[in-house]
Amino acid sequence: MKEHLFAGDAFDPGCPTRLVLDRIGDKWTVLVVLVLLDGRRRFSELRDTVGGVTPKVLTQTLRTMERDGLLTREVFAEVPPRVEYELTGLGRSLQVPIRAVSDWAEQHVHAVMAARDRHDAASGGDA
Amino acid sequence: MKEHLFAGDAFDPGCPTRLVLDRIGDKWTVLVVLVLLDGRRRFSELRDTVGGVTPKVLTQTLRTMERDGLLTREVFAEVPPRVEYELTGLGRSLQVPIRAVSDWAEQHVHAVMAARDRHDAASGGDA
DNA sequence: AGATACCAGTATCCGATGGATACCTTTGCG
DNA sequence: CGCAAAGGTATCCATCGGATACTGGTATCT
Repeated sequence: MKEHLFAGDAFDPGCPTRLVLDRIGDKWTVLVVLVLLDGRRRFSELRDTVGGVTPKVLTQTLRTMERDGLLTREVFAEVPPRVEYELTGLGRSLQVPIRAVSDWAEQHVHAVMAARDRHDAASGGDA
Repeated sequence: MKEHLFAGDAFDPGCPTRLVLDRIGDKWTVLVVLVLLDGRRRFSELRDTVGGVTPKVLTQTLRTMERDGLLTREVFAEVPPRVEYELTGLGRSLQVPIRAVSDWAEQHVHAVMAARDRHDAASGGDA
């Protein structure tokens, strides 16, 4: 009776939960949310804040997030153009899981890196 | 002084937190953890439980997780071969963030799907 | 004896995807 | 005139994920 079993059917591909997991597991999506939690931002601000993202990928990410109802895109008919992105309530609610993940990452980065170094030393260390 | 700012430097590529984020944001990693939280499993059990994973990718995932200290791999020199995987303490600690993410996904799947449908109806609905 | 199955992967091939770079648009300004 | 600004596209390439087939050693089935 799976009292509090989570992700019960997440193992089934095609399960909506899987789709959503894939989305919010996306690297850039997470980072974009982190930026936008601080308030609305324009495209170039996002691009500059999130290190290493290319415009194409950022556009794709933003479009998908908009499609999924995580943020809104507002275009100002000016020159030069201005476009602002802002999280919706749904997008803001991502704060909780993302924060959990970020916290874990920061707390355990050292352990992971240490394990990685140990492994490297044991296998490819002499190459 | 970023009092409680999370992911402060996660925007910097090359930041270890980013590396870890990428890892645990990985679809298969998450699902493998979910299975192994229930106890040690052998390769074929994982492959069968996690829907849609191919052996190659599963192997890659497991190898990386082992390298990162998330699980242990135990080989039994038998015929036919037997290999068992088990989460380490570090791996088990992933339960917390993963659970947060899974919970979000299950709670908001409907909202996301609805937004997606709305979007599809508005743009590609007539194609 | 020979074929077969078992398990945990590899090997190989292919298409999708991510990423780097260059380019486009409009219009105000020097 | 022509360059700069902003928000993307267009193009190309590398990498990766995924599908399928195959391996190896033994024990058992026929």
